[in-house]
Amino acid sequence: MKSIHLKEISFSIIANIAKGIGHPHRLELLELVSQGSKSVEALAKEARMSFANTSQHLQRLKQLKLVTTKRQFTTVYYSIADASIPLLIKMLHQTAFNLSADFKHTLLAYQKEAKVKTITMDELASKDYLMIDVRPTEEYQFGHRAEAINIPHTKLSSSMNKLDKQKLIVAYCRGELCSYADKVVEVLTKVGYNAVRLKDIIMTKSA
Amino acid sequence: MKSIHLKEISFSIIANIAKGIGHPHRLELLELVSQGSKSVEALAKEARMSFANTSQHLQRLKQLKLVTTKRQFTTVYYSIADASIPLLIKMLHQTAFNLSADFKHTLLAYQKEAKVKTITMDELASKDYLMIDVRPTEEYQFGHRAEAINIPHTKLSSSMNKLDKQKLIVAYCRGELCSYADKVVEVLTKVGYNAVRLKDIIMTKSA
DNA sequence: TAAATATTCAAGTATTCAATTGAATACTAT
DNA sequence: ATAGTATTCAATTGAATACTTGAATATTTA
Repeated sequence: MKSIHLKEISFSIIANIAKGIGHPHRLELLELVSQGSKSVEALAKEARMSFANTSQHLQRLKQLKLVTTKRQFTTVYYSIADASIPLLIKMLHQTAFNLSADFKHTLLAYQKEAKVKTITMDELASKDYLMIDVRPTEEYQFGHRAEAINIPHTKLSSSMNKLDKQKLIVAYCRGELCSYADKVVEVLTKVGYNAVRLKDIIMTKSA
Repeated sequence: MKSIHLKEISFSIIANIAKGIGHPHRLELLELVSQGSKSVEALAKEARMSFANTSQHLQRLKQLKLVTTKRQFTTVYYSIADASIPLLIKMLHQTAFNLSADFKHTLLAYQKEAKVKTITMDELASKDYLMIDVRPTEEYQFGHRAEAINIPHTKLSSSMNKLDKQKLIVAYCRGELCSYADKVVEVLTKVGYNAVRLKDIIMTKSA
């Protein structure tokens, strides 16, 4: 095989993967399934896309082998196909942030407007804190930071009494575009907790 | 600003970056300018694309701020716009390799057929070797591994007498799809050198 | 001002992509 | 066999993309 042939085949395949994530809907769907197996219905609802459209995009992701499926009776569960995909997407976020003044500005403006303090893992190093994962419990079970407890944002009201007001509460969710943590921090701050949002999220599979 | 709005804007911007690299020609052009500033003519020639097409794709990359330009008289030099881009592309290669049996098989089959031994940095740890960068000198000057000397593949014949036959010669070029290192290793092996190709390439800017 | 060199732009054509609508399929329970 | 639930497929329409051809532009030199 000539090397020019290898190059052409390879670039074609690699570019096709990039093209596959080159649509906002598919990117969002991939980020959602990175957090755990989900049904088409759940994905459509979470991403606020029409059912047929969601299914179409999922077929495209499946064709590219970015996702895998598992049917349980009538329900098909979609999962991330490879551990490198979330890393790829994270890198994509980083590059977009570096390149796009619009994106950077929009993100920073939103954070300022939301009046939610953020903190990095480095900044946390010398502090005493409680870390809470505000995603749905299935996503927590799929993988979470070892030190985090799960308080789904939908159950904040009934769970917040468990929290120590003397401690710094650090909330995280799916990624920088997920607003659950913002909402939780806002509510907790209002009732007197010292709450912040974790800035950089590095998800690990639970042991 | 509503969080749903932020999400939509953000995914749109991020996905657009992915779409920008979602074409084999643009991906190749980006990999080439990652190795140093290049003119349109040089890029068209290296990538074997028509001039007009090359320019069109470069305009697209420029529009997405993936590349920057600098005009010197009549010649426009294209450069990589951000250090995260080569890392993103490398991650993309990795994901494609993991997902695509075709890609993996094609790459491994080519390497087997080329009869070129490869070696990793880890495997080199305990060995005595000479590392050679076989890219054009401008690319070497732009950035290279600190321990490498530059022997452009086009100047192998006149330079190989400088090499010690007692030492292991480790060649590298632009990335896994660049065949210059394969050719150099083939030639050196034929005339009695102990030559291999470096498997994983991690480029650093020269200090 | 004109020529040379390098590059970009514009338009046409063909192809691919995305969303919607509606039909078809897969599976279980009755 | 039929109904219910969930999902996928197919076709259409309109938008977006890619390549080619040829014109236009940018810059320097003479």
